[in-house]
Amino acid sequence: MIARTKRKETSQARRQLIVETAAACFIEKGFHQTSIRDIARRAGISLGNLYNYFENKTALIAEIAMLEASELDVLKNKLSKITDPAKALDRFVSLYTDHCCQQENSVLSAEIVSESFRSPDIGLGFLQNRIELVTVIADLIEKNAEREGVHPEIAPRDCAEFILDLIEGLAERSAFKGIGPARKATKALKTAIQKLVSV
Amino acid sequence: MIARTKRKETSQARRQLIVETAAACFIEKGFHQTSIRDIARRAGISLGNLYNYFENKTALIAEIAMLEASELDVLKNKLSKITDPAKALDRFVSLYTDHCCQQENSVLSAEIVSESFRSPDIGLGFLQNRIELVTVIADLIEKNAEREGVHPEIAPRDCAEFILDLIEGLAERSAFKGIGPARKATKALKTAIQKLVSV
DNA sequence: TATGAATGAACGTTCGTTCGTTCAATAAAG
DNA sequence: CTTTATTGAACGAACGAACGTTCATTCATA
Repeated sequence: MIARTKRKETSQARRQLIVETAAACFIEKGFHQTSIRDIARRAGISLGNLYNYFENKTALIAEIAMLEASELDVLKNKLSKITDPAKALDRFVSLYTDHCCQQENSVLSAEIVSESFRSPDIGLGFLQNRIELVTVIADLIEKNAEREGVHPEIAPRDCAEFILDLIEGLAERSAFKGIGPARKATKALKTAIQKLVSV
Repeated sequence: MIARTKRKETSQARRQLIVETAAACFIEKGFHQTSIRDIARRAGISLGNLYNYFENKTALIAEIAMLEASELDVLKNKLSKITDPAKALDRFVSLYTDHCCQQENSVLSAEIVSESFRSPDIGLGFLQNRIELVTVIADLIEKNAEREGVHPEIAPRDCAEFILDLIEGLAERSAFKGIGPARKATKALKTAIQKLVSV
């Protein structure tokens, strides 16, 4: 039995190696400029063996696209431990900004977005992910408004979308220049978000 | 002489046909899933003839990527005819929102962005275009602040980037769903932008 | 010994690109 | 105005390389 698990373990490790290698390749060259051979070679395994782990290239792309989802789950868990909605929102902005500003994440996001327009599976996963994120942020905004006894001028869900837009936009620009965002820009981002959530 | 221009004219018309056909193909299938044969077939010309007009596929992609630039020039010209900066800014928001919310523009933009990360020529063109647009908007914001005698809380250039982010984000979402943006969302967008430019 | 991981040659396509050729439009010569 | 020479647009077969995928086979381990 222990032997049986040993096999499963090494097999699962190999699978993860493939996923990580594929992600690296996709970030460097894009989905459709990366060949299965590229991934196999870089992972140090044979061409045929890769097909023991993934049915085809599309499945591999879908798997990578879903990686973002699990990363955002971690973020959502962190937020759920903060009781003050204003603090939680502020923390989210910091964490999500850091996340998005990593160049690899920005590049991969751009790849996924453009792929989403044509591949329904990937598009739906991406959308679902988005909706969950918006819901979490909108909840924070609403709770904060209730606590302060005010009626928000912008609908919470719209406001949440806007906040994500601002963060992702800033991140994309900084990824483009190849360096992290300027201190000034990050400060401006926080100011802008503050303006959006205030009445 | 008139004969000479006749040849040039038909030649130029053919060239434009190729560009437009290529754009349609790229929007439908993406840059790298579109083959030269796809374009030639759809344009109704032979494979070899296409190479009389474009050196290679990359040149064709670059040409398409630059199309956006000329479209935005039109927009900039319209703005330059409005003297009141607040009115001009409002008009810009409407026009640019309409432009971005056309699904083909959103899809093509996504394609260009992801391509920009890897192809320097396209990336620089895209960036240059962005900078010009930001400069125009930042000018409007600054003029408006001066006229009202206030000091803007967010630096005009940052604010301009944020406005573009909001518009493009909304457009991407609406393109994703395949329908135009909800009235409510467009209204929320205007409110949000108003908040950003106010002191 | 039995099982599943691992291999890489091979298959059929499709890709971007080249090239020799045809043919109609233009310019030059009579 | 005819006739002839020149141009360059248009074609599609052909090229070599690369693609995703399959499969018979080998190897290691439980």
